[in-house]
Amino acid sequence: MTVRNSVRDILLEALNLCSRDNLLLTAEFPPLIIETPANPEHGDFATNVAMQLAKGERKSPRAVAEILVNKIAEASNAFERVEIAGPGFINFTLKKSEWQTLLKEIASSGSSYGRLESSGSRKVQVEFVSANPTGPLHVGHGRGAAIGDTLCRLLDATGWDVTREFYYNDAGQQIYNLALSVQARCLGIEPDDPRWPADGYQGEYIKDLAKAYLSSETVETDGHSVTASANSSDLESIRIFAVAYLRREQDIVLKAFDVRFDNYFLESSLYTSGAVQDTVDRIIGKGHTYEEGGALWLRTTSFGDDKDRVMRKSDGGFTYFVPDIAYHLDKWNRGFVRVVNEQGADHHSTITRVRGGLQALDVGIPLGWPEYLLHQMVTVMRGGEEVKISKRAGGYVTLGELIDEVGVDATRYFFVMRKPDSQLVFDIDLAKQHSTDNPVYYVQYAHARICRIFESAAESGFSYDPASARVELLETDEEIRIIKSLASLPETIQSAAESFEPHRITSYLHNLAGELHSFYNCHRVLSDDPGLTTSRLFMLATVATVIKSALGLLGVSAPERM
RNA sequence: GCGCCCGUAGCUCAGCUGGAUAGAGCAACGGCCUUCUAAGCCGUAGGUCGUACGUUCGAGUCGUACCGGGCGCGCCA
Repeated sequence: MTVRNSVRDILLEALNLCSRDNLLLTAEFPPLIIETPANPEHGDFATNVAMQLAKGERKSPRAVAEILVNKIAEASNAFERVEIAGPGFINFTLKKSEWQTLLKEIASSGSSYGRLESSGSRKVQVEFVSANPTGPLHVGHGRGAAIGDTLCRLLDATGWDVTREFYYNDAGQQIYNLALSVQARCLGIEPDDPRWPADGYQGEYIKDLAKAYLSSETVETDGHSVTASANSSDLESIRIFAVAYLRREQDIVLKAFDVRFDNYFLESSLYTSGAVQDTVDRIIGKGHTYEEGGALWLRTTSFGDDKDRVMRKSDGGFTYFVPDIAYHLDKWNRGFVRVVNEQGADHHSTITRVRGGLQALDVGIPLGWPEYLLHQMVTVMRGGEEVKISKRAGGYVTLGELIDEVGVDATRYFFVMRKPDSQLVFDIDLAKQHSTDNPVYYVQYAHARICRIFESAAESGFSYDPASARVELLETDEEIRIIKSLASLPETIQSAAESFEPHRITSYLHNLAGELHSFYNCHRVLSDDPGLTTSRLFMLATVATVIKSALGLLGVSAPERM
């Protein structure tokens, strides 16, 4: 129960009291909006309900507000003031004691504060990263990994049972190209050689791969090991080794990035199990296809697409979105009533196709299933200029390189700092800076600062007993402001999870850290007054806990010293 | 040409799903350390919210049309 919800409940009760006493014409109330005014003079909370009711009541908004305010006083004594302002807003100012009491409640929840108790087993699957095993992960995958992982943590914190899944496109043309490229490198063929395969992968990593293959290296990934045969004419053997090699490399980077998956799903398994063929047959059976030009077409225009799409090419092969549909049918059959796919926005056109294919199957899948969270492109800047070239991959900066240079904490924080819908400019210089300019350090520093105060207290022989804290001593503006921020954590987590906007957590943290720093600069914590010292330490301990758990939602550490 | 995303301070971005005087951080300028970490704080300056209509008590937020930028529009994945 958040403070905002409590206010909403009181307001609703006041409205009901009005109805009971026949003070209002209507008993149908609009959804009650309790907002936080931008201007502190307008109180802690405000509602516009009087303005919404005014027309129906044939009264002025202020007159409606007048009636309501009287009943609010009857419904609750939690408020210092309830005022009518502006065009008809009702502004609520809570008593300080309400905030102070709230701090105690927050503190008693400890590290679980802000989390919603899981109400049963609401299963959700989140698919993210899903990079092709044809090269190292790039910064775009990094953003996807950070956003996807944070979303998983947010959903987990809001009561969902989350399954994290990675889909490997390990079948099809691009893997064939990969094998050809490695084979070419094995034979000493360079990209400018006329014998170099068309659409071959040119990055340096292919050379490393070829070298590993020729020296019969063994790689382990996903629980099994593959040893290279070193035979350059065995393309199938090259393919198997190359995929295993690159998967392992991706695994290592993701592990370093602290991103884990519960399940790895291989596209190739959809072919070996017959799921792809089965899916096609079922769609044909439902009559949503036709043959033209030697190809089999899916009538996606029936499901909102702007043109129909080929499912089976005239050469007999399936196009890429057919296994996608089979894959999603598999997710549905596994009982995931809710599925979220986190992807780069450059793949947004697949949404209509996948959903259309699922509708064509006619197995009762809802129209908006699965949900999508798309992120826009990442641009990496260094020294004011865009960085494009990487040693390993050639054409793009890899996630591994970025982590090595700026560290996991800063990388993760920066990737989720912006709304996924916005393109992201990743400023390497800023991310590496150990100063106030760097938002990650700004937040982490607030945590470290609190830890240091506790250390100082211990060093000076002060024995801190949280049970004897007296919250009523916390009455300065800076303290009350901090408590209010602490109070808004649960709804921040809730809204970030519901709207798929992890950046709300970084905004929250930056704001809370700022309030902590302001407080620190205006008030001493360790003073001659043991009662006040204890009470302030009590508040700081709570702030540290909240910072740590909110950073934890982002997969960012909360250091005790910096 | 069509579809999706974006356009807010010089720069990077918020703006709580329609509220009151549009915010923060960089960059610029001026202050604050013999006392818990100055990796910090306080202050000044900076705006036609891309443009124009519309919806209503009320628009940065919703709608339409333009302008500008990105991405996608294959029997590639």
